Amino acid sequence: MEPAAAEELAAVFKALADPTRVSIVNRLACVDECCVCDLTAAFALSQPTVSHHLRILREAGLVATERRGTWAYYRLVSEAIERLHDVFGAAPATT
Amino acid sequence: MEPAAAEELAAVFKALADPTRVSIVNRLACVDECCVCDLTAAFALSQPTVSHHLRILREAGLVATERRGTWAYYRLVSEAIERLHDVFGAAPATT
DNA sequence: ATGCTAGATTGACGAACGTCAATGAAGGCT
DNA sequence: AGCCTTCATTGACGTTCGTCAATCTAGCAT
Repeated sequence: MEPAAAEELAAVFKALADPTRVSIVNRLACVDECCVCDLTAAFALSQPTVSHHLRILREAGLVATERRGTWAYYRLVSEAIERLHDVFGAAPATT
Repeated sequence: MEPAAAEELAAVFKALADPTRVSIVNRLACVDECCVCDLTAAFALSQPTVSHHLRILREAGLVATERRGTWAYYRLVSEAIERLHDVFGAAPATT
């Protein structure tokens, strides 16, 4: 496995290495889309903290955002999830 | 998703949130088993650092160790890998 | 017993992380 | 214009992380 591939994978796992972010991803897998205020209400965390977690998930490519009026809607990037599914299911990478 | 489940998952991802540990896991997926000295030689890191990473993977349940004489052999815990495979492939957990 | 090799552990250091209070930016309402 | 709501950003804090040098433990060989 090439070092660059290991770093990319580790970056994605780092984005998932927090209970709040795991919960956000799981919630988005259920509701398909939701805005920041819903998450702020659900997690007993300050709004900046939730925004911070969403930024990390977004920069890892796990989540995408779209502004509609005042609200920002977040949604899972299913390709990224499928890629992770493959990582743990396919034959080990030999490069 | 229950908070405890999110924390357990996050703990596993945290164990994978480092390029060296991703490479170790990938290598173990290829060679099925190897000792610490092989990894120390392969990663240009000090032996204590490699030992530290292996401890983290072991405590996360991703890796198992077995001493045979002087050597300690590490191997993947395939059940843990399969569990991760399911996480990204199954329907979203609603509990 | 002595020495050597393979690993684990400890202690220390700088860097990165999670959190919040405060502030900023932008859209919708009256 | 003025205000309110939603979200992002900044700055600061304590904590955790990755790394190494130094040390310790344990098995093997002579």
